[in-house]
Amino acid sequence: MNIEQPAARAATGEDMERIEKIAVLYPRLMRVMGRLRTTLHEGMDLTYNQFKMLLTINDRGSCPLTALAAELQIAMSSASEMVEKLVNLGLVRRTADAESRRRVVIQTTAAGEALIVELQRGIVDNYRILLGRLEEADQDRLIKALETLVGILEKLGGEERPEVKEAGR
Amino acid sequence: MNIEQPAARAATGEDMERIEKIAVLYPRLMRVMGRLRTTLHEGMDLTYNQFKMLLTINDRGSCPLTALAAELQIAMSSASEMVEKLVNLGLVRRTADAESRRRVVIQTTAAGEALIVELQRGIVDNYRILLGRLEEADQDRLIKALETLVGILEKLGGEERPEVKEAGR
DNA sequence: CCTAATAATTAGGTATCCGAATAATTCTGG
DNA sequence: CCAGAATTATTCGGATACCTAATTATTAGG
Repeated sequence: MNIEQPAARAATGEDMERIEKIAVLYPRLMRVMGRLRTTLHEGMDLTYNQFKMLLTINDRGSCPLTALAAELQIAMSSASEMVEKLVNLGLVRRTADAESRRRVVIQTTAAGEALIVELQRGIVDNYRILLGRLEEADQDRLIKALETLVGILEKLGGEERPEVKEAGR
Repeated sequence: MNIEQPAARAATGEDMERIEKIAVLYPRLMRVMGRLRTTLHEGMDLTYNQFKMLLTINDRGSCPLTALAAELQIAMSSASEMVEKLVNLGLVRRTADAESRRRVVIQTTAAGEALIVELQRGIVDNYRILLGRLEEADQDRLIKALETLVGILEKLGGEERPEVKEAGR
């Protein structure tokens, strides 16, 4: 969990404010993660966002549009358009909600589910290839670092942000 | 309105294979980082991508379009369009290269540099606010994890990928 | 020179996104 | 009960950010 840091040479390191370190590291992480993402999803027929939407619909089982928009943090109109696309691709089905006719129920079709399975397999394969380029020790350090980071960042940027309203900016 | 959790994203226990753990953690990290990004850059006049482009130009000092496109890993045409926008905003200058007239030299204007300074300050302030929400111990763990992760991932996704050939998508 | 290759731009297209306007439906307070 | 408010979804116009292909300059190589 810890990176060896001899107290002696820590001068620059320790002196640097936390905030500075983060300001340097965060963009670098964003950058490299973005690149890895394209690697991971390469060869996919769906765009990354379409895949995300499809996955979300599948996870929910069945849901109204509102839920999707909230979950993905996009405008209803955007969600509607994306669903429309997935419907045209035959991956998703829209039906009227029995409870309330102004709501639609959105769910994956069999084809959609099959595609998810297939794409997931491809993604996992890509993860495996990438991971395989690392030594075992690095693999473990990577996982630990990921766990730590996700744990801490999710406290900050949480699953769903509550009312950010007018944060005074 | 029951959201049935299929236990998919449940645990990252000891028994899980590395690959599985990563397959779960990576998307979660992508997700939360995306959200934090919008928080960090909120209130900015430039879009995130415009800012990235401006920063890149500034870092380079002065460079041809080709270099920008390569650095940002986008098509020349996209780079050209974005530069055009920044020029219109008065943040960037395009001049003919003395060496070769088919090349253009791109550099930030004084206004561009001033804006960078201003925006950077805002971003750092936002980092500070976010970081302030964490306990000291978590702040340190966060930094260590970031350092580890960046170190390892940059081995994988490298600063600049050589010849990916089949990258476009 | 005339053709290759290089550098940049323009044109046409797609995918996301947004906010505002619209439409349909349900809820609610008299 | 019913008019207006609220909810849910869609459509529309507009912007950004990409891409590929075509076009325009310019330079380099035979």
